[in-house]
Amino acid sequence: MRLSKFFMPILREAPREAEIVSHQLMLRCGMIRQETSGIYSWLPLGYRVLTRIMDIIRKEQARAGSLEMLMPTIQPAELWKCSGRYDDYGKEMLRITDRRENEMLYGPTNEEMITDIVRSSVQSYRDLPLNLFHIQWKFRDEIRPRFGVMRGREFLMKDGYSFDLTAEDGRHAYNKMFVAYLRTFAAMGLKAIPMRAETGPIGGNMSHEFLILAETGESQVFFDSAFHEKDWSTFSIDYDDRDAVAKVVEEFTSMYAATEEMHDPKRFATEVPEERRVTGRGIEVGHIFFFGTKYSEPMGCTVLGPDGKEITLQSGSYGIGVSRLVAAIIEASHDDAGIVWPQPVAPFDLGLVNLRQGDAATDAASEKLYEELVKAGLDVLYDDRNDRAGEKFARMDLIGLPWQVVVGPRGIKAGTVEIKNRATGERQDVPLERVVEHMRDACMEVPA
RNA sequence: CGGGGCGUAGCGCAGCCUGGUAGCGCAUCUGCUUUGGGAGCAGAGGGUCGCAGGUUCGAAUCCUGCCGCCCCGACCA
Repeated sequence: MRLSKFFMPILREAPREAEIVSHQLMLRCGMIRQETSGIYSWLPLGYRVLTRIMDIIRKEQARAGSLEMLMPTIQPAELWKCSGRYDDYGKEMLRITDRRENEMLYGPTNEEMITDIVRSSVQSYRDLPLNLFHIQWKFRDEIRPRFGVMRGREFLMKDGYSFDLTAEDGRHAYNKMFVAYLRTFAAMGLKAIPMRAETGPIGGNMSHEFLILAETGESQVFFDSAFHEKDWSTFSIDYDDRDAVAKVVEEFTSMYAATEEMHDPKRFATEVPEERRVTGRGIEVGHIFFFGTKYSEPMGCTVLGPDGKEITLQSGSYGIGVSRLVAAIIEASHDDAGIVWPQPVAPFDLGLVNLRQGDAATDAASEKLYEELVKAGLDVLYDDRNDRAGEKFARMDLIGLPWQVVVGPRGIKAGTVEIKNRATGERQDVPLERVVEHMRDACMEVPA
């Protein structure tokens, strides 16, 4: 993508309403634009990040055996009256009436709808287990939206639902998602620590939240520093191997980790040696529940078993805050100059900077490199604007692409370009003819 | 919903107290000079001063009502 043809309205100063750094940076980079309190438009740069996060989620969900589908944003109130949550949800639920005076709502989540779909389409034990997910916009009319997309009213969420015959099968489905979440967040370059959680209005008795650490996190967290030493980016898993999956869950839940609501200071003190006790703040980016028959029971979601008897299905639900993740990642990864994207979620793999647009030598070298880098399969943002060097550097640093390939008159004379690593600040002169190879190696996807 | 703050050009702000039809920086456009970390000079465009009433010869400024946004608290992915 040529910057001259891209839409990325950069602001030198952050609008006053932005309080936390992720919100400020997202506005300054032209990633989002607020439409009204808690509701945002996603401009091209921001939407690219959203898309990359979705891609990573999709990949790992597929691997764990979950099937993607899409349910609507608008739901009939009828379904929610069935489960009893129409009243429970209160004012958080945005209620709408259509022209025929039918009561509708903008979905805050989809347990009722998915249960309705499964109960009417699945009749036999032979069709189970079943795990379905979708990525869809949700709406919760928060009392006080804040911090940009971190806590918006409209938000993009991946929500998945499992249906099994027995509690034991359900437990396995839960465990699979637990592991899938570890792998998903790791694939984004994040360490999301699983913490035992309260079940909230969704109910049930088995639940974990996944939190990434950041100073601006909304919840206070207490955990064993042993989590820091764990390497969870590379382990492989056979999702059909129940014991292996359960073992990973066991491994990651045996260490102490709790949010404020679930924190037990006595246990913390007895189970964790003092030097390993960490207190910090975290942002919740995922939440999984196993709730058994909470919805299938009242909604009559049953199948016939091999013996001809009715079985009420065991369910769980699994959420990831997709739009929130964009902000959470920035909170966890930025410096004074701007965002520092982890490679897997970066809106582009690299920025190609022509320091002297209009100069025959740098123009020719830049154009050629751009063509070759794109041909090599890299996602390139090519700064072909006629701005000054300083402005170009500042802008690249601000939007935080992992690599900057700088083509300047000085280097071109020597037949080199400068490659800068955004995260470390390290610069290296690389001969022109080696740039493509160099960048391909640098950006190559880490095999999961 | 309780407490606080703010609404003036795309962004950041001044002007309001003490009424006289709007200004600064950045951004944008034109020209020239510049060109490896947010350039210089010269010129230009852009504002229903959140909305509606009222007071007044005259309102961004004073009065009343409404709307919106932000921050703190209870609630949450």
